Amino acid sequence: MADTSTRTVERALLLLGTVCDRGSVTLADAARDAGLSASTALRLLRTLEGTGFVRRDDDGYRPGMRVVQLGAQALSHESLVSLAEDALERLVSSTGESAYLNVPSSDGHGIYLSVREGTHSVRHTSWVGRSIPLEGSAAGAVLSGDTPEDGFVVISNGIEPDVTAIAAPVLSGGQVVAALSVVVPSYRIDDDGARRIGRQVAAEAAGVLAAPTDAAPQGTSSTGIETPTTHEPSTTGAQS
Amino acid sequence: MADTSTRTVERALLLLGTVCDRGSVTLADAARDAGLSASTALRLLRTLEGTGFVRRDDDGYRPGMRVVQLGAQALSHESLVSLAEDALERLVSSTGESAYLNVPSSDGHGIYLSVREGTHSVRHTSWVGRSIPLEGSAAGAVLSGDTPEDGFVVISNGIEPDVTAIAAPVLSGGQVVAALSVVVPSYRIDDDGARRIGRQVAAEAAGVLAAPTDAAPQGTSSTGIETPTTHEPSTTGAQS
DNA sequence: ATTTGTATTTCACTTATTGAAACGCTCATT
DNA sequence: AATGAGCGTTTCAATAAGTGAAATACAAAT
Repeated sequence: MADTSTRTVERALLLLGTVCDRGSVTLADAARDAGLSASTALRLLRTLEGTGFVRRDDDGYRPGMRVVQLGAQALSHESLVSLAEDALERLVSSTGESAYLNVPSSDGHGIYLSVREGTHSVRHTSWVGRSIPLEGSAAGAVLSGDTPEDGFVVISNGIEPDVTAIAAPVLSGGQVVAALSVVVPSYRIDDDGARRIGRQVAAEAAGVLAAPTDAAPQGTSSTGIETPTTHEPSTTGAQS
Repeated sequence: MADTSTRTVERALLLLGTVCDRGSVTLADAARDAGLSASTALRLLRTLEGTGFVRRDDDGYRPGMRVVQLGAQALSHESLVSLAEDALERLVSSTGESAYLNVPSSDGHGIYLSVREGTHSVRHTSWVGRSIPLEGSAAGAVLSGDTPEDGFVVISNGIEPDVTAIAAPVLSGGQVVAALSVVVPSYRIDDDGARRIGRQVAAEAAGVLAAPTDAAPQGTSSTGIETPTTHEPSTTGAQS
């Protein structure tokens, strides 16, 4: 695809990634990181600045609002997020533990696409957009197609210490398109518990794309990134 | 800035915006929208696809995970979000209504940067990344510098019907950098109530950048986009 | 004073980008 | 069946868009 791509755009997007990874970066560091001359990087960063993707302050270049906005728009268009919403809520309600929706990313990792935190005061924490390696994680194993016959993967103290991760595949047309996972502090779970939760996760994962759901969000969700069924803000609630 | 910018990059970013706005767009529509030839748009969209910013399916081009990821990273680097966190929570706790943090965007609008929903079953709804006009909205008036002496703006049935919006400025060095706002269904509030909430919002807004806060997130927040103080996922909670 | 590093501007050069044209395919209409 | 419209894709001649080396100004450290 190298000959059907646009070098200049690739360079600019690479710089955008650097700015977002770092949070704040000087022109010189950004140029060095991207292997560009300072004047080239300056012009590309200026373009990103002029379009709102980055902004400039005394310390250097920072992400701009346009990335936040487009990222949020992109997420709200992800139909998987809305479909998995109820499943995630139910998993949290029944287990008390943090539940996640993971999808494959374009660079061979997994990505956290939706996050529901558990109800215990000591719980696992992660965030939307976070990348996770496919090796050594339960969600990663599922996304790689390595789900055993019982339908879920359990990994204790894998790439994340002190937690037990349980994941099951969301299938579409026989293909793994996402993983539902629950992550528990290991001190709070034994083998039996992991199997019990595993069966729940597998059941929920099987239901995500199976049934047409009446999942009209009735304000029960409190994620910062909403996936409203209509894009109009409104007063919502029961009509009682 | 036209002569220090990069046309090719601008075009690609414009196409990215179109894909994210629409959620799904054909090559022909994207090209038409951007005023480009089909072959130019194809190559630029291929570049965006190859870098993960968009993806392609049968219906056309969709936002890719890279935008979601960078958007989430960008948001997590926004220090205003973490600083305003407690203020937003307190506003929701004390009023029961939805509370928001708005900032100016690069294109002359306001943007919802952080969202906390109210506790009533009938409440206002909005989302991170949403754009709001500066004219006719309480947050917009505040961001435009039009805050009266009493320190807050109240707009009933402005650009959004059926709601009363109350906003106050977050100031830094005498400059308005953000707005805190509370939005209430109009049937649930009168003038006295609006003034009472207005004073609360103004007090909270004044406190956002004023005091060094011990705002270690103790898992009290349940936004989908977390701003963890460290970027390591962990088990979090009280040490009791 | 000197050195190092940063950000910015300039401009000759070249090659990266462009878009018109051609092609193949699908679908709708006559 | 034939035709037209629209889509997505490929090709390639032309040109101007993008590049980076060099120069400049500034700040900080030695």
